Order: sequence, then structure tokens, then C-alpha cells
Amino acid sequence: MRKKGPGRPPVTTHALIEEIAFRLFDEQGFDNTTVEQIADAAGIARRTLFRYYPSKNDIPWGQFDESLRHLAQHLREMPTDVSTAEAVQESVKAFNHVDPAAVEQHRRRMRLLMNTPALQAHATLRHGAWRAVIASYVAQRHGMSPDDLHPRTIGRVALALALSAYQQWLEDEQTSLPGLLDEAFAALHHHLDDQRAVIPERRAAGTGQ
Amino acid sequence: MRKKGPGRPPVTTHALIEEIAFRLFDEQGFDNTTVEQIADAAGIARRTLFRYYPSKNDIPWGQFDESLRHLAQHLREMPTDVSTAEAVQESVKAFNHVDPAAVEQHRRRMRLLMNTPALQAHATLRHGAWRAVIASYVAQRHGMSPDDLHPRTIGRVALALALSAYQQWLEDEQTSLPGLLDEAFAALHHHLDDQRAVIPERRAAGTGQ
DNA sequence: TCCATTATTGCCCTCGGTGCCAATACGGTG
DNA sequence: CACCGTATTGGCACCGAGGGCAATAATGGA
Repeated sequence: MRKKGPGRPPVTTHALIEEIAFRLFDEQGFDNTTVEQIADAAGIARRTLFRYYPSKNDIPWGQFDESLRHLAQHLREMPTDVSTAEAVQESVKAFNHVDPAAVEQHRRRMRLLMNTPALQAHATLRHGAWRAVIASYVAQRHGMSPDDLHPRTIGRVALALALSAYQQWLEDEQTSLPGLLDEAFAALHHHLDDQRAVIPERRAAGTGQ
Repeated sequence: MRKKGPGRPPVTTHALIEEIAFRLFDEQGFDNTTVEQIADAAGIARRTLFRYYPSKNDIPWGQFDESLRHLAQHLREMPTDVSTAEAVQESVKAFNHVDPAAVEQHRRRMRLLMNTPALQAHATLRHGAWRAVIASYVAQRHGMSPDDLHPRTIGRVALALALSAYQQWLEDEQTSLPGLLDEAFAALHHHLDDQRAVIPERRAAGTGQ
């Protein structure tokens, strides 16, 4: 990404730190692994690690922010002749697509994220951004504000369904993630179909948060 | 609750600590308020405060655990001739019923919980217990395991809908919380109606977590 | 009064996270 | 090669949340 500009070059990469961190997490568990151990193993200073990641909890998230931007873009590029529900379903599936070769690593990451209490809690903040992307899209499609009740509800429900699918996927090695997502999102169509009748009643924008 | 048993009597109460803490949170914000300040203002030692609450994040939650037990009991006592969706809807409404006199305090609490990042994150853990109660009920009504996909999905979706209603309620002083919950939960009926056909296929229990 | 019981408290420690500042490793210029 | 601007690194001191432990205080009862 970053071109060769002046200044001292970074001594490591996010990818490398992640790899080392995951090894330690696997060996000793997330909570029993200190930031100092990770830094030492990565050959950098504690202080430096905190410049690569704002918090210990952020380490396992990988390229989430970038993926989020792709999700938003995927939604934007969705043709308007498919229903909102289908567009959301398709984009969420794309968001969660993983290269077959990387599927084991992905399972490892998601298992850690969903089974570690500290990370479960932290995930809420990331999920907030995820929901916002969905809500924005739904709002835009329906001529509403992203802060309106309906788009936000869709964001929340979509997240609930996606997490449900993920949890199942993690517990059942055989199942296919895209398949589970399809099943889960079938339910979303009802929400969007039902509420479509309500759209005309454009309400005042919420206070935001 | 606890009878007059032997031993040194507690020097304060959760209610009192909460009141003091909320005052400080209002004045300076949650993050800018240290546990020590709360302890001092409450006239107890820092160490003692941590025996009343396992963490700073737990202070604003009040009687949540007890309310959860009531939710579970309310569900158990629900007649079986009402649909699962109705039972859930009714019970969630009961769970969120607040005495009219206490509604302002409740708004204050919920606003803090939903607008403070640290608390949003922590909430996920409490919500996990909430979802488990709903999932258990749905599972039991449908002869499934609480770890099966369907009950857990219902738990997640119900939570999503309830939070959506709450958020709206907080931003719009006029709206009625029970009303918003009713609107939100209308969507839940589809989930439960749809999936009912799937029930016969009892699947192997998940691994639990 | 002495005892068993329970709550409070102080002390010390660990860990995550931040502010500050000096040291370091480049690429480019004279 | 010496020098310079720049960006990253890393050390240090500091804060706040939280836990382990042992001493102590306050009660009711024998």
C-alpha cells in the first residue's frame, strides 16, 4: 500500500504480528497471553505493538475495516432491480467469502473471536460499524435516514442472523458457511417485505448517537 | 432478601452505590469517573466496591440478574395454548416493564448503557444470558436442544428487535416502549411460523460453547 | 465476656493502555 | 561523505481496573 516515502521503514507487519499472536493464543489462551509476550515474540517493543494495534482486542480482527469498505462498495454496486433483501444477502455472503485455502485459518480466527468473552464484548463495537453499513444501504434504498428505525432494525437483524450462522458453522465442521447464511437470510426477506408498506411514512430523523 | 444472620452487617447497599455512581457519571461521564471516586463518594474503600460489583461496567446494570430470573419464570408460566412467538413477546414486554414513576431513571440508565462504548461492549455478555433464556424456552417448546440453531437464532433475533425498540425509545421521548416492542416483535412471528415446519428434523446437539 | 461469622479495608501486585521524548534508520542533497 | 528531514521505534513513567491475601471490625449468640 504505502509507497517508499522518507523516514524509517517499519520493522514488521500486521500479518506477522497476527501470526505470532495467534500461535500464543492457541498455546496459552487469549487471557493468559500478555501483550508483552506478543511483543517479545514479534521482536518489537510493547510500545510499538500498540502502534500497530490500538488494543489487544483488536489483534485478532485482521482486515476487518478493509472488508467493511468492500461490503459497502459491494452494496453500492448492487443492481437496483434486485430486492433490498437479496442485495443485502448477496453482499453479506460476499463479505464472508473466504478463499478455500484460508478456511482453516478463518475458522481459527472466528472461533477465538466468538468463544472468548473479552473478544465477544469487544466485537460489539466492530459490529456497530457493520450494522451501520447495512443500515445506510437500506436507508438509501428506501429514501430514509440511516438513523431511522427501520434501517437500523434491519442492520441488527441481519447481524443476528449472520452471527447465528457463524456460530453454527463453527460448531459443525461439515456445514457450509454460505449455505447457512442463505438459510438464515431467508428470514430477512419477511422483514423487508413486510415493512415495505410502511416506507411512505417518512419520519423525522433520530438524534443520531 | 438475606435474613439477619450473624456477622458484620454491610455498610451500604447496591442501590445507594448506584445512585451515587449515576450522579458522577452524569456529571463527568462514565470514562472520566474512576472507581476510586465512586468509592470515596459512597464512603467505602475501593476494594470494597469491587466486592459489591465485579467490575465498573457492572455498576449500571442494577437488578438485571434478578430480572432475568423473572423473565425465565414468566416464560415458564406462559400457557401453552399461545404461540411461542406470542409467549416470547409477552414475556419480553413484561421483562421491560417499568413502573411509571421510575421511567425517567430507567431512561437514564439505558441511555448510559447504550451510548457508552465501554458499556455497549460489556452489554454483550449480559445479553448472552438474556438470549440463553429465550433460546431455552423456544427449545423446550419445540423439543429441541438450547444449543440448536433455531432456538439460538430466535434468541439473537429477539434481542436485535428489543434493542432496536430501545434505541428508538431513547431517541424519541414521545414513544411508548411497550408499543415499540409490539411493533418490533411482530416480525418475530414470521421466524417462528416459518421454521415450525422444520422442527421434525431434530438434529444432533451442538458442542455447546 | 468470648466466639463464630461476615464485611470491610489496606497493601501489593499484574496487566492494558497512553503521553512524552530521545534514538534510530532510512532516502535524498550538497 | 557529512548532513538533513522524516517517520518509525523504543524506553520510561504513569494511570486505572482488577485480584489475592491477611488483618481487622462489627454483629448476634453461648
